[in-house]
Amino acid sequence: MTTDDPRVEAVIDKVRRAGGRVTTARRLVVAALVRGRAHPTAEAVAAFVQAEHLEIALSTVYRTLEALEALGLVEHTHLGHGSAVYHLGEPHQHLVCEDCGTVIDASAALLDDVRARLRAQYAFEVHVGHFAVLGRCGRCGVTARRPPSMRGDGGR
Amino acid sequence: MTTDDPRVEAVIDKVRRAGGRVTTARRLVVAALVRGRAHPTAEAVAAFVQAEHLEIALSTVYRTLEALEALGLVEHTHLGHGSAVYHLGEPHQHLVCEDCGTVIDASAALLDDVRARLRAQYAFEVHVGHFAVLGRCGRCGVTARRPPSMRGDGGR
DNA sequence: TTAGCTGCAAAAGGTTTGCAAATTA
DNA sequence: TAATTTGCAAACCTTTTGCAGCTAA
Repeated sequence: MTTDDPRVEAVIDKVRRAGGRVTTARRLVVAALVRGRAHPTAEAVAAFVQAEHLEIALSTVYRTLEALEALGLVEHTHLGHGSAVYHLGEPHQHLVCEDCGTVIDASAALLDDVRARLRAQYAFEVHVGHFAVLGRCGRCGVTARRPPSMRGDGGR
Repeated sequence: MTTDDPRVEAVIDKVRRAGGRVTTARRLVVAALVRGRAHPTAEAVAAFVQAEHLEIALSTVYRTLEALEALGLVEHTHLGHGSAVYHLGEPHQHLVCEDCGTVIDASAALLDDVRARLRAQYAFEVHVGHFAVLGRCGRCGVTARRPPSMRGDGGR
């Protein structure tokens, strides 16, 4: 069984070459990352996978993502609270709007300045991409913020 | 009841002025943040609090931290996987070593360059401090890394 | 044939919530 | 007195794990 997707097969080939077994579940997990929606959680990957094979378990998805990550083919990122999200390929920087949840993909080069400073000052090597940069996007920035209060619903 | 700690009382005064009630639990939570160890998790705050008053519940600690955060007196940060950590006062940037877990506190100014670029390019306003910068500290950097493999324990 | 994968179910954190009783202002 | 806060226990959500059966190589 193969998919007709060369991007999927390219990743699968690396799995095979690393001594991993090629299974339907693994091909579908990769397909979810290649063709599914951007920034999927494990749950979202499972939904994609299960659309084709309902019997594939969420735990298999987690284990497959973990295996792909160990090979350096996949990275996971935390976009704030809630589930981690997974993506293939080059590390890059995620910008997340805390108001509307929009995710912007920015280049890893964005942090070159910070990276150089941390290396010089603390001998610290930044691992780009494993953390998101949170903030407020342009669209939400125009909206006024309610001042905090301790009454009622706790100010939220 | 007061503590003898003016830093605690300063925070507590703000709670009172915001219309919040001042309780023993709240004072102890603030004291944990002022006098306890750096980067405490909710669990660690509870341990500090319960050293004085064993009956104070973990859920009260969470709710107090949430209330303090709503007032802008406390921030929480994710240093990677696992529990969030809490701190009083000025937002700053945390650097976390993924190998040994060491946390370095860096100035928020570290990100000024990134901040300016994101504002110009995406109209994105960075919320400093809510995310950690992960990487590898100088001490761990000298250690060699094992190459990934898909065999056995998954290369970890 | 035999590691390596998988499905299922249960466990394991970390955090939140419902509710009645206690407490603050 | 009235509204907020608290303790307790249970619920929740995401991720991990144990294990027996299945399967790719």
